[in-house]
Amino acid sequence: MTKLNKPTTIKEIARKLKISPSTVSRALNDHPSIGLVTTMRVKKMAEELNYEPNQTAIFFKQRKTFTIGVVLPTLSEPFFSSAISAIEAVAEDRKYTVLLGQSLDDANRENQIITTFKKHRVDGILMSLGKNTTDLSFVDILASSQIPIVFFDCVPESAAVNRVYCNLASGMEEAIEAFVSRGHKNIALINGPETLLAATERTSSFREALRKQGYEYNEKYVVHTDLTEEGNHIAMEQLCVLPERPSAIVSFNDYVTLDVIRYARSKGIGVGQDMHFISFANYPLWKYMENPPLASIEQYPDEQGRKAAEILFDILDNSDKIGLQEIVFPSKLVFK
Amino acid sequence: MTKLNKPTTIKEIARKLKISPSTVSRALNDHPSIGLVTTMRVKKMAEELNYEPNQTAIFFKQRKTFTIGVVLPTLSEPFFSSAISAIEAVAEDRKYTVLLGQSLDDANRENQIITTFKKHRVDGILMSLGKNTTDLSFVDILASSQIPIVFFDCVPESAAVNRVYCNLASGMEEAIEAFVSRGHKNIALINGPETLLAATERTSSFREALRKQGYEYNEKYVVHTDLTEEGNHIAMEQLCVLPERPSAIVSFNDYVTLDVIRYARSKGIGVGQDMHFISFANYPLWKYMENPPLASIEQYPDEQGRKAAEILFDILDNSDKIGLQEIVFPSKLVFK
DNA sequence: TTGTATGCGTTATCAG
DNA sequence: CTGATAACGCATACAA
Repeated sequence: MTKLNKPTTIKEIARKLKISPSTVSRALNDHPSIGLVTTMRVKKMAEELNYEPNQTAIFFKQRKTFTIGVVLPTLSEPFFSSAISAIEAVAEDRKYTVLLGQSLDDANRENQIITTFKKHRVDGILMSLGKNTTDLSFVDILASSQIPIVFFDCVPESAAVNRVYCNLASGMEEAIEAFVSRGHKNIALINGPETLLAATERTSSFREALRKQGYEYNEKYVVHTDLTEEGNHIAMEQLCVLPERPSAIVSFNDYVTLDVIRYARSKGIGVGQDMHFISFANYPLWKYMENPPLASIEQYPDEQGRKAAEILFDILDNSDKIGLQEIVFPSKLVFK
Repeated sequence: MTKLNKPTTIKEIARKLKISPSTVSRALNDHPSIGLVTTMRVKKMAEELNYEPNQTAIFFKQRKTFTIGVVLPTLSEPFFSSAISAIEAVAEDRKYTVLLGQSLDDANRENQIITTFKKHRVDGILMSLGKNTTDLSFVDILASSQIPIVFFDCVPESAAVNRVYCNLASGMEEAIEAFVSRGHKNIALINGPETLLAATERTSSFREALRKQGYEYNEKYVVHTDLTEEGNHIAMEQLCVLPERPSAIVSFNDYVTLDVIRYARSKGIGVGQDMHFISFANYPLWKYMENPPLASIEQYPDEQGRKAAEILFDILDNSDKIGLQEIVFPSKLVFK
């Protein structure tokens, strides 16, 4: 049978010990001005009475909740579940707790989540934007409430915010180089929705990487998908009907490539023979596939998550001294 | 330029309106005793001053945080990321917020997380146990603090707690039936660590399912893995060296099967020809594999998560009237 | 070294 | 219908 304790308070400890609550409070917090004996007595009594500080009272008083909010599109992508694991690890070290919100790429949900986080008085926010977010007004709102926010991975274009992200160009360059050195002439790009910063970046870095290799950029070899399964198939079809079918394809990410490879297989196209693939994400399960892509571009979810969290905590520790932070990781080709 | 507002309080509204704080509070909460005009005036002023209630004060006063904690082994398994998405959805409906903790199958971390949650005064906890948890003393501690907990998926053996889980037997039966009807004689089980409830359950339901089919149970066809990649390979080897090599294998879950299929391929064993597989989890990516297992056993992460959350909220709404809850979902074979 | 008094923002009780 | 007052649990400036 378990007792139903109504939680012990500082006052009770004080009463039992016939000292004042403030002394108890100080003793429990190892305040230097309190005598060793008193401190010991208090701690012993606290232990006996099974005292646990009421954090809600402390949060209230200290105007600090030791909680950070993390907003990301979805946990079903391994990229984000890795990132949040890293974030959680850092938070744990710092004795912070993590509030979770999935936006599911819905801008309204993002706003809703942020509003809730704000109501809960989170000390700070880490966020990776959804694919459809255009309105960033919540940034100003958070600023006026003095809640710092650090973006990671999918970050706003504006440099007026703290950002941690991957430089896609380095990975793209390596990808194109890998294809070129293997003799591919017709290299295509299956890109994401043109509204996405991440997509325009891919296009420009694709273009630039081709140029560096002395290749000509042909816009027929760049198609777009809305990132749905159907969209991915349509994009692939567009490439397959070209007079000179590409033999090498860089795609927006590994999820697109999964669909595209499946499609290729269904059409009798030899994956890794007739057609070769590279994409972004470095999805961990390629090693189980019989015909994986040639390579995948690592974007370091853990490092991004960890760094973003560290920046946030630095700001929280030291809000005055820290200016706007921007960390860019290189992306990196990993052969499969 | 954003203003740095120090948050507006009820008192300020009261002062500006020359009425008392309690009236403001009541007006904001649509208390029936407040006149319509006053209510309007208050709300208008609140709007103007950009008033936002200080939730930490409310939490403190109400002794309720509208926060639930979710403890699970890892988000990197799609099973759990699905589950938490469902949980989050329910929580959002009820205006609750979700605190996240990953145990990484470490019992110490579990205790740590629960302690933190308790300090944060979560209103309730949802939990799926790690693979190594034996000590459930935190259950009593939570009970004495009157923090309800609902377990899902990986639940304690004790029926003295709220539990939502899958009945493995139904899926196992369907699996064995599928193998038998396809003419397999030697059916093996690659099970998890024997310390796991989920493993002993699989063994007994495996045994029972064979019996129902009029097959004899042969313990040589049951091997164990510690669920690491190496352990999975070793288990598979044990089966491969048997004089009558099994042609059909049920394994602990799809992750084991991934490793095992990969191993089989490396040994030149024809997956789906020489050897056929079924496992638990219904991992969403089988459709991309060239040689997927014959089938996978769905364990309904969303339904489990949703149901567990609903039970928790029912308890929170109505703690007296609700007795111990136990919901068992059937597991179900899904062909690939 | 310890105690006293005060306030954090809100709501509930009671009185008017 | 509205106002005054107290209380939640804790920390801290100030007093002793």
